[in-house]
Amino acid sequence: MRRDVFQGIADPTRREILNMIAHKSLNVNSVASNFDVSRTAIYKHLKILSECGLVVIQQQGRERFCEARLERLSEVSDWVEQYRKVWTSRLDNLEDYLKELQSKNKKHGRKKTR
Amino acid sequence: MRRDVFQGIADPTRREILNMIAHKSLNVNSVASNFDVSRTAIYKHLKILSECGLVVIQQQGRERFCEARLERLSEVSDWVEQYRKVWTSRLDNLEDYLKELQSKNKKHGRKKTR
DNA sequence: TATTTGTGAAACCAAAAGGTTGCATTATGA
DNA sequence: TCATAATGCAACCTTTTGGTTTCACAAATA
Repeated sequence: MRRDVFQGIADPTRREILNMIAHKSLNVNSVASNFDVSRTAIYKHLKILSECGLVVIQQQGRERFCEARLERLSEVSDWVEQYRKVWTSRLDNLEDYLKELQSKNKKHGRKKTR
Repeated sequence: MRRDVFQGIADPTRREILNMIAHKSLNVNSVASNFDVSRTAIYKHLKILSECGLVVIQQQGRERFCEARLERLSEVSDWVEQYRKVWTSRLDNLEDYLKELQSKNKKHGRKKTR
């Protein structure tokens, strides 16, 4: 079974769970009560999140508190950021190209600079 | 069928495909030849990627060129970034706490500032 | 024209995902 | 001690995922 952060955040319910506990840990029932699926379904999502390190579950009496480990999201961030230069430079090129087109249409070859 | 960017990048093969065509568009066969699964399997991944907007496929003769639309990753980036403040401030708190502990252990209460 | 190349898509399959109900276990509180 | 609350987990189900083999078809080429 693949268990990485990318798969962890792939499901919208799991992203909602993360958002819910981002600022304050909640016990399993509290998390589940915010959804209209069963507690067991939410428990499974929590288990997946904990398996990929995005959540840590700690027992306290008869309750288990779920704490978000948001810093694990840096893996996702790093992966995306490696491509940012590529896509922004492409958008710049497109922008340049459009500006050049515009200049040519106006037939006075002035080149705008940003 | 859910088709969003998060699900698009959930599969490691699809992330590899994106990486492969990030700088240069490739036709379907060229993409597939880099993997040891069948062309059809890769074709399905490409279809999923195009359904969630991460890839655009354009016909050129009998070939279809696959072009990465990396700017779609900004959706992922935005989602992650909303949590960065939360996790970095927590790490700062932890750091402060550890430094305070250290000071107390050295029994001379000096408080380092960054 | 006949053949090869590049591709799309159908039919099928096993495993994983996401859900349910039901039951066992442990901690709390009356 | 007994009832209840919070939870983990097994058993089961349906749909999706990720893969396969096979076939059809259009474009390029010998």
